[in-house]
Amino acid sequence: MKKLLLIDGNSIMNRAFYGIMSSKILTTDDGKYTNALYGFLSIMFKNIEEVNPNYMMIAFDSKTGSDTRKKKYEGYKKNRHGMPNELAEQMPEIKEILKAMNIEYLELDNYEGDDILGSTAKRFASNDLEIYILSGDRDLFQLVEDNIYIRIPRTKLGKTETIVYDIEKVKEEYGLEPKTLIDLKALMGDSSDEIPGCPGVGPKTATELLKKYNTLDKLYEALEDDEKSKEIRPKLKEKLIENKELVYISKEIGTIDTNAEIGYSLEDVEVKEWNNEEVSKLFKYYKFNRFMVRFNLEENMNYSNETKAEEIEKQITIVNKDFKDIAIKEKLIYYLVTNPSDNETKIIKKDIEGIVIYEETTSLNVYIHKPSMDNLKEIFENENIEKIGFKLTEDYVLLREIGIKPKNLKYDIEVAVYDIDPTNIKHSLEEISMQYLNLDLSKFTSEKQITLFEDNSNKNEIGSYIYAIRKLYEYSKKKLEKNNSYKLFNEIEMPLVSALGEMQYNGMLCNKETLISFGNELKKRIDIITQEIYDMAGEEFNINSTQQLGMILFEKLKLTIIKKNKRGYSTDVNTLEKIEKEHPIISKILEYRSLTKLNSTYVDGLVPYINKKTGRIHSYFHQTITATGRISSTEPNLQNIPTRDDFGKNIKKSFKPEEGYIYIDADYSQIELRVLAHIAQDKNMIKAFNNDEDIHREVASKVFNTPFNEVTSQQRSKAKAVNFGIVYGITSYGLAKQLEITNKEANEYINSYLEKYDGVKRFMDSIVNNAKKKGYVETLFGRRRYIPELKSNNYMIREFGKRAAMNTPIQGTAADIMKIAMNRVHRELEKNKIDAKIILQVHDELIIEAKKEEAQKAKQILKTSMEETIKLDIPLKVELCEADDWYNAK
DNA sequence: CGCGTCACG
DNA sequence: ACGTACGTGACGCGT
Repeated sequence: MKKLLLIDGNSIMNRAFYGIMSSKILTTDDGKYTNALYGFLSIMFKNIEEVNPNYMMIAFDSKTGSDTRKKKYEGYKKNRHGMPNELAEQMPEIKEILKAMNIEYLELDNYEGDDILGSTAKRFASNDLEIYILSGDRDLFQLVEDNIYIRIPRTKLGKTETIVYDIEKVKEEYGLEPKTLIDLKALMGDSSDEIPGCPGVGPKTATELLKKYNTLDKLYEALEDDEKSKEIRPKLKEKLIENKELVYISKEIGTIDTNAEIGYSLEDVEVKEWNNEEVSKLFKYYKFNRFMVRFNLEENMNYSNETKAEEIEKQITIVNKDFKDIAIKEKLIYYLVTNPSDNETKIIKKDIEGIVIYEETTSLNVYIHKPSMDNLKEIFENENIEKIGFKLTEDYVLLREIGIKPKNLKYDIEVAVYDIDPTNIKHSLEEISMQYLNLDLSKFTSEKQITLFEDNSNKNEIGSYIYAIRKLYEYSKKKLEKNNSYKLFNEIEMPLVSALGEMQYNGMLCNKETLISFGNELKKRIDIITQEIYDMAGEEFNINSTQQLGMILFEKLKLTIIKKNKRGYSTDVNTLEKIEKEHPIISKILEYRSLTKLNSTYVDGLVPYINKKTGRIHSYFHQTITATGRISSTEPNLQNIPTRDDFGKNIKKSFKPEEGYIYIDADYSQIELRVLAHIAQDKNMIKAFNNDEDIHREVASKVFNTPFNEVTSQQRSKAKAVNFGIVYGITSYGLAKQLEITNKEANEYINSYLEKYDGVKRFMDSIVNNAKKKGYVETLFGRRRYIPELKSNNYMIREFGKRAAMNTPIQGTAADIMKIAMNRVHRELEKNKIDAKIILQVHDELIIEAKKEEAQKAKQILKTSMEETIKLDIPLKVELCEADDWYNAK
């Protein structure tokens, strides 16, 4: 059951103001009162905790709130003096705090807070929503019905507790139905609001009368009939009749208006994330330290770096001890001190100088140590010690290179911070410390290389880094838990750290001679073709310069200008292909482009990366770069080696396994569409995959209303483009461009698709709406991506946000699945002691290098690990291929 | 260092 | 009226 928590802002502020006033005066440094703010927040937090609402809204009285009622009865709240200044000045401030917390509040001209609460409650009341109204005002009891509750805070012995009123509780206390309380008040009046009621009638009499006659109307009806009203004392009867008008006016002004136009939907008041930075700023200013602690906001505190420097320096004790004297029990919070290595055969060109260890004691004891191999090996290979640090993949490779195989890499802060926000472009410890701890590490850093502990000159530098790691560990862990992302981090991401480290350490064997001889062939052909182009152009120019090329093609040769860009004429493949028939130079240029691309990126680009010692290419595999959860590869990028182009594919011939070994290439078939079918719960798509049908043909058959067996290859390839488009967050423009058809035609395809696959349509609509509400989307495994673009004022940016919202759960879930599979393959190969290792991942493809004799076992592990990663509503299918080189692995 | 181009999924 | 397909990385040019 969803829950809506409504708060009577003025009432709670009042209560907080007077409640805390007596005990303690709270002020800011510049003398502002904060007691009502503090009290309001205390009460609110307590109620949020107890109710755990999905939606929240705070109502405030407007300045003109009582005007409507004053018009009806001029005595209404006549003598009520406005709130004291000390309280009044806190009103705008509470609103500012609510804004920072992204909690909606509302003030409506000519309405009091009660009316907003009543109108909201009645408007959203349903069997699917429990509504809780928090107020100190018992007048609100008239709103109680099934699923509408009033929560009244009460201070008892310094502790606030909350009394919840439902229908039964109201009856128990008043002996009347909630609705009848309006009539009760009409009769007895209300001195605090100066509602007159009937003179001479108090609570007791009024209750008696209503118990007997049920409603005001029936009471007055009875008064006209002597028989029916014979039990009413004559004097009372007289007063009631005499004051009938006053009683009815009282009823009118005592009735909460439940028909105010509130102008927002339930979705608008969904509980959102706080803007922690803003909230921290405000809490710090108001000195709400208890809240800072309670919500772990210390890290966002904006106190000066100097304070931190002092704090850190005070805490650091540098202790030079041997490893054997350091008590490392379950946790190793550490960082490796490195300096650039001059050994160019190293996979990562850094040497370990020492290790800094944080020890949990009363002070910050930092142990700096130039360790021996034995020391490091003992600790890092100990399964029982959890390793906690920053950029552990790099540490893994560095240690692996000196003969240590790290175990139990438990917590990598870089990965944690990525899982909190994968679009965060800050990656260094310095940047992250600045962002999350407001700690400027550069203040501690000296220019010189770190020389360990001989003279303690790097004490503060070393101390500040490990301090930052310790603090970020704490902060990020809490944040992950709060986001429900800790499981993803702990069970998918952290095991992957060693798997990726191992991949980099293993590398891919690459035959330099094969590559260079292919390069020589390329260079020859490039020379020839360059000359041909010069001849046709009638002059020599830099073909690589799009500007010079543009001049030649469009000014000298006067070819048709198809497209322009910021810097002049567009000369990309699509554009050139359109004018290919106008001049023979075009096809030569296209050929030149593809040859030079191969040569510069894939021959000259790769050769320097072949390690002199291992003969392998040890790319980095980054776990913290992409917005969707995929991994990326650099130095060099092995994830974009040519495969589509028949000639370009030859590059892959240089990648061959070691003698006696073989490549096994495993490829997920249609993983993104399968993921889409599952998360969109689209019946037609699920059926197609369960029947193991050719999905593009299947879609073609539906989109073009053609029997499955009669689908033409053109229809199939169009459908394939539609499928791609759907995954990307389709637009008619994009599809039209891809297929070179009109926008209108593209639109027809799309509409036809979405009609047939209505589950997909529903998914796309709801994912965008959800993203707008929550500010983020999630994968099946809880990987979160914030999409602030959805709030942009710029149409283009907003539209991009929508497409990202549609694409990310699909691409991201597929990425998660692959990560789980990799962990499993890594684990199973090791567990079964199979001589095979993962050497490459290309998003939906995994390549292992296996001993020939063990290839069958390895194959089986690959297949089952990948296919049984997770049980979806459709099967995951993996295609396997064995080959002697990468070229043939398909 | 931004841009255009092109390689991959 | 707007002007886009999603996610990456490397190279070369030219400011």
